[in-house]
Amino acid sequence: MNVPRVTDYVRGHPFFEGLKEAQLHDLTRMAALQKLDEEQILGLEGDRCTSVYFVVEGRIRAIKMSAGGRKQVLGEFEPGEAFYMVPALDDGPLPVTTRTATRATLLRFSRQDFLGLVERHPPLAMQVLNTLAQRMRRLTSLVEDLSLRSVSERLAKMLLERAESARTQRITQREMAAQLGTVREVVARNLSQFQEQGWIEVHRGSIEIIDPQALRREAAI
Amino acid sequence: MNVPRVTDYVRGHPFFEGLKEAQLHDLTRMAALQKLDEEQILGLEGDRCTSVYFVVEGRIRAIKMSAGGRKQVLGEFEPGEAFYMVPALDDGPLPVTTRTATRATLLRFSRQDFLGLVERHPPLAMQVLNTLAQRMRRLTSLVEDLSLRSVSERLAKMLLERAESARTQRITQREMAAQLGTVREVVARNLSQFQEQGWIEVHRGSIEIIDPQALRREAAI
DNA sequence: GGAAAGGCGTGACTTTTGTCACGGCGGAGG
DNA sequence: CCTCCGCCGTGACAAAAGTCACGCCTTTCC
Repeated sequence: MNVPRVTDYVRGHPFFEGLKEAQLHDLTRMAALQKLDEEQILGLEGDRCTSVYFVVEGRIRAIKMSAGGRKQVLGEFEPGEAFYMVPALDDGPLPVTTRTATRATLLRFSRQDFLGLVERHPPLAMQVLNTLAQRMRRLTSLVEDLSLRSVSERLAKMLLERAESARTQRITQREMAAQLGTVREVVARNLSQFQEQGWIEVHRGSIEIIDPQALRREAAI
Repeated sequence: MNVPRVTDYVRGHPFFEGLKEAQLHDLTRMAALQKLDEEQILGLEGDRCTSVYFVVEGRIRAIKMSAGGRKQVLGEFEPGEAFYMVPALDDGPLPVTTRTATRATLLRFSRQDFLGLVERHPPLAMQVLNTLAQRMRRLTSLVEDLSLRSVSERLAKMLLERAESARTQRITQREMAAQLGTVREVVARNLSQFQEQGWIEVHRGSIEIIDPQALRREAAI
């Protein structure tokens, strides 16, 4: 039969590297495979933490919402990444709301199982440390951007980064705004301005970079 | 003789809890005690990471600086906390500049020694995990504030938090601005406004909270 | 194919934040 | 005691960001 098995997903992912066969086997029994449609909510900020997730397929977005309905994207998790490790570790409330950005397949561990794994398997603990370190860098840089850079600088930076990482997926301006910490209209206007300057070419749902050098200058990279 | 010894500082700090005597002894030989005056720079953003520090006494501030000379405080480290663990873990550049906010005593570990300790002593790895988790929460909340709250909301929140934690130490408005992600003048004006409303009483270098309830409303807590 | 929903561009504001420039005040150090 | 220097308050702007309100396109879905 070709029912997908947990081991198929786990094996070969650096996150679980260093675990011995028997341990992989343990892990396999703990994890539950979960398939989700787009725009499904996995956890709401403030809720009690019961699970840690590992992304097998698809993309998950972590967001904060303000009273006024504004959203700030804090991060995106791609295949191979885990999330909700922080609340699992300190047993605090979920720090962010998470929802699927695309259809997704996840592995779910109970908080207890996750903690047990991490405590019992030092190599996994080191993996978690590295993951958190990387995420701290992302957050630190987000703080820097929000506090010390203007929207147009952030936007230019974002366009360059998206181009580099060859993200070809379309993105709405509302979504860009949520990542940049501003609102749709401001994004639209800044894009228009970049286009007037001849730095980019805005098409339906995609943006072509004409003058990366100018963008780099604008982003002050 | 009463030369201060590293063990005196290390023993009893939760960070090193769970280490056995022999391991504490190892650790003692690795660490170098370092005393610093106020406003001394420990590391500059972007530099190579060579050391991890553990605060024994005093307070250390982590900041980012913009091209225009603005500063954003990312965090403060108090006795019992360690810093520069992230760059030690991933061997990347220092993510922030650190300087002493007061006279301070620190323990310095070489990056290699620190990594060795963490890898060899799982309980210490767990401590580091918990520390990073806590710091992720701080950063996450900072992002939320910067992105979704106005300066006056952030200021009200800060006043309440300072009052709660009974921080009696004076703080300049310039410093408050650096923590809030704005500039001195804006802080001054907001304070004046709070005072006009009768919510606070501003004295020389200290601020008395008169109507915490109103501040809470302003902070939308 | 027609209606509805959502994405986009833009004008016309308002509000918030930041900048510059003073002048006053008070503590630290000669 | 006097002088400097750094903190503070504030006015007068400038600039950036956000809000509201349209109307026009697509795309989707009956």
